[in-house]
Amino acid sequence: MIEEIAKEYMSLIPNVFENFRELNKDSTELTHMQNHVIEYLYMQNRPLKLKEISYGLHVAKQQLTNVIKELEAEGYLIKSPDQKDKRAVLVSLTPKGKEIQDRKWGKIYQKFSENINKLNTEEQLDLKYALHKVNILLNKMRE
Amino acid sequence: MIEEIAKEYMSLIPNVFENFRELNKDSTELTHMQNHVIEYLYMQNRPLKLKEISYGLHVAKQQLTNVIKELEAEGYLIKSPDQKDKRAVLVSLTPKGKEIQDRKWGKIYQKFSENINKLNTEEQLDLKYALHKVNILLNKMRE
DNA sequence: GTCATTAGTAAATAAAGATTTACTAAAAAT
DNA sequence: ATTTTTAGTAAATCTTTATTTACTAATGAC
Repeated sequence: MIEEIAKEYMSLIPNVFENFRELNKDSTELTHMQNHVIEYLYMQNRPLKLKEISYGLHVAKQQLTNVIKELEAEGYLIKSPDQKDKRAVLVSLTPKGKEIQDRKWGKIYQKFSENINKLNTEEQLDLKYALHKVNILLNKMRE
Repeated sequence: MIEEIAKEYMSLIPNVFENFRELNKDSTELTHMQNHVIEYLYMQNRPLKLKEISYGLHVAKQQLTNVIKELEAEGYLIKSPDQKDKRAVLVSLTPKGKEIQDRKWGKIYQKFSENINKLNTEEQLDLKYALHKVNILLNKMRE
């Protein structure tokens, strides 16, 4: 049983992944690493310490110092001191930083919405409930 | 209606994505680009022309020449002439190349299987059918 | 058959990413 | 109170990735 579920989950991955590769295709204004940082901040949706980014992205903190300095200089994010830990710095996206991600996710949204017309109404309804169920259960699994 | 489905789909992405980031965490033997190439060949599961990889990965073909030469030299893939187009070269994974991916996907599988115990039997069944449905419908949408 | 296009290669250069070592200052442990 | 850890910064170095230009040989269009 578990084996079957795991297999279904794994077939899901390439599908989602394909969409994601498109996402960063033509971002000329930022480097990959800058993109990753912004993406991560966007997904986590809260101010992060440099260390948390380092951990989440599997990138050395020394590397981030510069990346983040650049991003700050160009107005994509701001740093503010952490009140709880005076060694730490909290990084969060500015509207400009958020907007870049909004645009990218907008593209996924748009592409998806176009393709959904290949399904008939009944299938669309099925998809909606199936996706909803999957989301709920996957989130429960992560807790 | 379409809006609701798209939103559900988009909440799915970060979840799947998180797993994927782990995937390439500690691959010290290969560079990122080498990893991407092998990953792509593995997912497509057929011999690919250099140009197809270039297109699929959004990477200039000039870059791939070297990356692929390296990978070939180290035994991860082989090149063979395309019979239909004598300019082209078909690239495919060797067992050594496949194995590297098998190992990585094995980790996802394992991690997923562990977490699935957080769901009770009924939820597991629900997840199985929901995932199955989602896969079928998303594939239909891609056609 | 000629000419433009396409697949791949090659080499040089520039830019970005990764690693190492070392430092400061706050926090946590003893 | 002293020592050890931890968060972040800094600079040097090395590796990888990206870009530009140019070339060969097969293909496709005319």
